Amino acid sequence: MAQNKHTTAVIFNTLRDRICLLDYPPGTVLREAALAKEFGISRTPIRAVLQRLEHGALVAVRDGVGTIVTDLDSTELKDIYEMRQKMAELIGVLSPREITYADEQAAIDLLGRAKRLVKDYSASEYWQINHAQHALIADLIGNAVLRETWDQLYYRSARFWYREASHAPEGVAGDLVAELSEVVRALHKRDAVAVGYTQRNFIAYGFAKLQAALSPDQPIS
Amino acid sequence: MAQNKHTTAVIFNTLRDRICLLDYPPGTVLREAALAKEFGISRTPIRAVLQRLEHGALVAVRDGVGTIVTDLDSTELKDIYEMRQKMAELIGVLSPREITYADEQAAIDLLGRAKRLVKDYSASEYWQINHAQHALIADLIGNAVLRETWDQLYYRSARFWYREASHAPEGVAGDLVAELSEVVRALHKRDAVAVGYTQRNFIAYGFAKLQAALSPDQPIS
DNA sequence: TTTTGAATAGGTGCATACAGCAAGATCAGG
DNA sequence: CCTGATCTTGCTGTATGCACCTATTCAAAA
Repeated sequence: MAQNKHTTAVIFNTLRDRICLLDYPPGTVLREAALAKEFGISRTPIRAVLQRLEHGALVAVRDGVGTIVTDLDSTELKDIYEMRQKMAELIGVLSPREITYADEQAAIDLLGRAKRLVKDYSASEYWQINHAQHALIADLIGNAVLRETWDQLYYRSARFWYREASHAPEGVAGDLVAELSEVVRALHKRDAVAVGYTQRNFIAYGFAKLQAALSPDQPIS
Repeated sequence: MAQNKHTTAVIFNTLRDRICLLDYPPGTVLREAALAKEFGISRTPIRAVLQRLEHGALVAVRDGVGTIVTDLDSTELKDIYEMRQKMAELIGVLSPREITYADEQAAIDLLGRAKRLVKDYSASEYWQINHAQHALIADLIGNAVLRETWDQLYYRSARFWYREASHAPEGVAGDLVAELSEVVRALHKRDAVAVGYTQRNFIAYGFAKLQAALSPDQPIS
């Protein structure tokens, strides 16, 4: 019955992905007992995982009710996206690590996958490329504190972007190709500042797309 | 035996203050059973509090050993301080709330307390003024995400600054007067950007002081 | 004397029973 | 029929016993 720390990490990632991929849409009520039964463990480690998710602002635990997947109003979404843009601008400023040939190659691989995605779209593949691009860029960040914040904000906003991408999948694959093309160019020039500003720009473009699809002052779902 | 959510929040603040005020210096081993006995509750809610502290990077829970108060090497300290400076620069940029006469008066009160502190120094009073100034400025931040990050980084770095202030108390009271004077000036002009830049500057001054007192690449304690 | 191994003590991680809380269901009264 | 208080159900919060992990100690062998 012993569950090591790795097991709880797997459960955390599983639940986080389910929330980000809208398997658990905002407002969903999660029950500790049900999750415990599903993963074959007791409520205690499940509660620890839910507390971590709550700290990441993905869920809210309410006594006597359950653990509710959070939603965002337009103000909160704006705050997150504005912050993400500012964090992107810092990527190349706060002592980034040196860009290598391997980084460039990894981005070129992702670009190839994105190009194939234009002809043959798949939501799952889109998401995986997005994730990989995020991990690639996060790894360039030298400042550990910035990297943590960058990571948290990515997961905090991912599902709302994923939702928009699901609703209008025609353009997003092409946009991803454009974004990765710029990332490849910046990496080829070994210019971390350019990588950061590219990220800032496409985060801003994405936010504009989200706002256009959103009636003002209305909850998202 | 029922302990409401307020009680755990009190315990969290208590332990956080003990860590920040170096009642628990870095390396201290906290035991769940001992804390549970002290606060008259069981280990379960204590564990939840420690998990929150761990997420704030103030402690590290190690299986079979205990909960250890963290230390920082010079790289981590640099990362935190660089990030704090950048966050300060954003205070006036990311839609701050409007500055009121009450804000200015609160800062003037703090300035008066700081001036009295120069003649009659007290570590506890110094800390309380510092805390109040932080709360005052955090309250000006309009972007909720930035405010959370600002808050977390403050508590994450506070004890190392507090340690330096305890070692060399002669200058810090005067520096606090200078800082609050600038804050009052910025608030009087209703200039949130100026408030942010003032914070950036004094964070940078403080970091320089810390670095001067620190031998390079050595742990702090 | 040094080194290595097991035994031991004390800690966290987990499972589970019970207490307290919140929301909906139910029933009495108007 | 409608309204409001009460009851019921099911959830999270807490306490506690046990399993497992870690560091230390001590003894035995080289």
